[in-house]
Amino acid sequence: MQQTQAPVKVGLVDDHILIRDALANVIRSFDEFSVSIVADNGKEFIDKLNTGNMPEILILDMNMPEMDGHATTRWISQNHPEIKILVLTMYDAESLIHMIKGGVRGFLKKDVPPGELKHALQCILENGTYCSHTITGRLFNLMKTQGTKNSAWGAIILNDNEISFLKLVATEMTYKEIAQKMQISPRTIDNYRDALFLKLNVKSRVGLVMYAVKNGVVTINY
Amino acid sequence: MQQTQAPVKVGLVDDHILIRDALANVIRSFDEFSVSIVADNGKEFIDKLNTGNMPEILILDMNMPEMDGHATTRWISQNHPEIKILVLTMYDAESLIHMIKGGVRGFLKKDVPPGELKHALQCILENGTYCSHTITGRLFNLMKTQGTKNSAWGAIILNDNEISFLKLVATEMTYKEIAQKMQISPRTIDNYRDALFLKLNVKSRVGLVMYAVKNGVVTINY
DNA sequence: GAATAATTGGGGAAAAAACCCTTTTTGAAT
DNA sequence: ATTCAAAAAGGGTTTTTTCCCCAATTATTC
Repeated sequence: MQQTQAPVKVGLVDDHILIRDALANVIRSFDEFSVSIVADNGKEFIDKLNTGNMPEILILDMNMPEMDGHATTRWISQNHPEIKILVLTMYDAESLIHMIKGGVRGFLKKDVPPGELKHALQCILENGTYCSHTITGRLFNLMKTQGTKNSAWGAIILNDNEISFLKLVATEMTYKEIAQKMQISPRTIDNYRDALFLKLNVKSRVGLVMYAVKNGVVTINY
Repeated sequence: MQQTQAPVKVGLVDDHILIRDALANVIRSFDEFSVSIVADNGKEFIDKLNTGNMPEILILDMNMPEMDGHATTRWISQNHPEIKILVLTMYDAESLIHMIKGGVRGFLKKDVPPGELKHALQCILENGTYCSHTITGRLFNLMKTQGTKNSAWGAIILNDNEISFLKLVATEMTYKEIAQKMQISPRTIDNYRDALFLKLNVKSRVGLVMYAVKNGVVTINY
């Protein structure tokens, strides 16, 4: 059975020109897929979005300036939940679960070979999800090791307060100053911190900082 | 005057297949340059190196597994100092000076457009060095702001003690535990810390951790 | 509406981190 | 050998962090 339908439109959002163009070229070389939008960041993507170029699959970089991957994911799952999001990521850490909850359908490592890229796109179309072997492995490992520790099935889910707190933890502010900035009592900060110590299995502020860095809660601007 | 000589051989060391192939294709499109070696990491590069494919310019990624950019730089400037090293980097931070001291001739950001890549290669050949405008700016800024504060002309140079201390600072060990591990008195740890506070212009342990992360003193394993 | 759970806040204490200033040790230079 | 400077180590203090246990205030559920 030959593929005679119109190609599936794919969107690309990544601020690295080189990676983006390389991906675009690879995708354009597949008969079944075409590239309908290319953007530097989430904001630009949303601006360019219209009924003509609405992609069925969106390949999205997570760490971008302007409007980052998480914000973009949130916007898309609210406004266009039919778009299937495939995340371009170097992180195969716990934040995966956050992303899945946020509507992400799959993960690609940036050094994906063309063959697997095609496979990923097809999986997303057919099954609705895609996961590379390496990342599938991590996910299983996560479910296994985290076990029944917190929340539903052990995944580490941070709420908005904890995330904005974590961002501030990775600065030189004292907890008192963080409390002022967050407009809450220093005691509540204590509670946030202690809850995170438990959740993230760390014992000190440095542990929180390293978690935040490793999981992209704070972005490192080189 | 036409360019009729043999093309200048360029080596490529980067563990991201996509970026590496994209760069290779771009370089191959330039008449004056050819790609003579492509490798995943420093070790592979050294293994592949022979008199036939000896590159004049090496484009090198700094953060790789196996043998990373710094180790590779060191090996090259000892064994083949004639090879001009162009670093592919996202860091435009102070660690630049370390790299320059290590023999690096220039810096490229990963999202370099093809035109500038060509320009960079030509600059390296003609002047021996290359620096993108953005990074040149950072360097000037660095020299200006750091002024006459430390060392020769203000560059932040960390000695071995400070580097191994910084690595431990980014763990959940207390200073007392760090002192034990480093086999020195806790007071000396105080001295190290206070010296780094001054040098790096930070006020707390979190500041040290963030510096270590941003400058690759500690490596984040995703 | 009452019971229950989660979030927010408080007092106080022990440990760690940060900041003083001073002394000893070490290493390099003349 | 002596001098000089840097590195290492100490004593003591203040601030911050961490860790208790407990009370008030919201949400949630029955």
